[in-house]
Amino acid sequence: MIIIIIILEKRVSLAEKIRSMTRQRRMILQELQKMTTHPTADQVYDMVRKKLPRISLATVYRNLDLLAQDGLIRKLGTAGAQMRFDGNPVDHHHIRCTRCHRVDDLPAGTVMVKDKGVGERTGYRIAGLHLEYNGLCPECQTEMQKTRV
Amino acid sequence: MIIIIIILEKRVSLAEKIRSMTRQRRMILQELQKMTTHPTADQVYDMVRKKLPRISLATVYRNLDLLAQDGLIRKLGTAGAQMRFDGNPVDHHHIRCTRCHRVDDLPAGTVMVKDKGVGERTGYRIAGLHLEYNGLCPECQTEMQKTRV
DNA sequence: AAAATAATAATAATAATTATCATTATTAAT
DNA sequence: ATTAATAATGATAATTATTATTATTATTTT
Ligand SMILES: [Mn+2]
Ligand SMILES: [Mn+2]
Ligand SMILES: [Zn+2]
Ligand SMILES: [Zn+2]
Repeated sequence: MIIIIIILEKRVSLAEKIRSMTRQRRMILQELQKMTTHPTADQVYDMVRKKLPRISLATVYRNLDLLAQDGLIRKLGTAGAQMRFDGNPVDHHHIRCTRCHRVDDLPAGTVMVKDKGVGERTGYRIAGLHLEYNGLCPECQTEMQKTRV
Repeated sequence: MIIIIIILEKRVSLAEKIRSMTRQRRMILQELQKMTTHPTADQVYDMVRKKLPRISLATVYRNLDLLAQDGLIRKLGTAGAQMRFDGNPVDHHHIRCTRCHRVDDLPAGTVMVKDKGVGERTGYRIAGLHLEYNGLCPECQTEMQKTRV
């Protein structure tokens, strides 16, 4: 039996391509991990700038993206997609294609959400909720196969 | 017992302020209701333009917003808010303030999602799901009371 | 140490959305 | 019905978040 131990001190790779862990990238990750809030890119920029005053906003955006790709952080909100509108105001959920950004309705009865005391435990006055699945739509699945081989 | 039937042919008001149902507004609503897809603003624009060639894109945006305010249609996605980042990649859900756009974590165990065959029934290859509550955060609740009275 | 590769800072470009404002349409008042 | 008051529109400018570009700097490989 062969055991391989990989110590990630200088480099990070959850995908096949290895990418170097730069001072900037590490700092962005660290600062973000400290915060319990969910900052915007420019808020991250402001935090990181206190330690690395010469960092560029573009570097922050670039690295937030790469860190999310590597699964070290998460992006909240519908990335890179423009707003979409629904002619049906009745409550129902959706599924969104991560590749072509298409949005479909989830057939009624496919999901059940049970919550207990969300308002009480968060202090929010709840107005609604939205559940969104994401993945590859049928069309994009076949498209992907063509290019992959 | 008194039954009041309101026929909305010329005006719409689900809020206190009445707003006139213009040709443009009606057409945007009609076209959107026809579509089973979830079009972007410019896709709505293209559809409506076939019937009202002189309509402006700004009018489409304006009315999509007003129709959503009146609850006749829905906006999908985090309206008017910029992307937010989460230092915690472990699966968990969120609650977002509709007023100040702040995002908080939902305490673990407050919700349970049960689904059956989402992938099979939609044809999507599911990658994940995200549940987001929305409402007024504690701070904004008190802020609102100040201005209201 | 030198060459090759990758990431950065600074800045320009893009694209979606929102604001402005003169004109037109709709509603209320007379 | 006319007129005055109000609201909505079309055209376009402005804004804002994000992405692309590129010369420079840092890191990795040889
Ligand atoms: Mn829908
Ligand atoms: Mn979170
Ligand atoms: Zn797709
Ligand atoms: Zn708030």
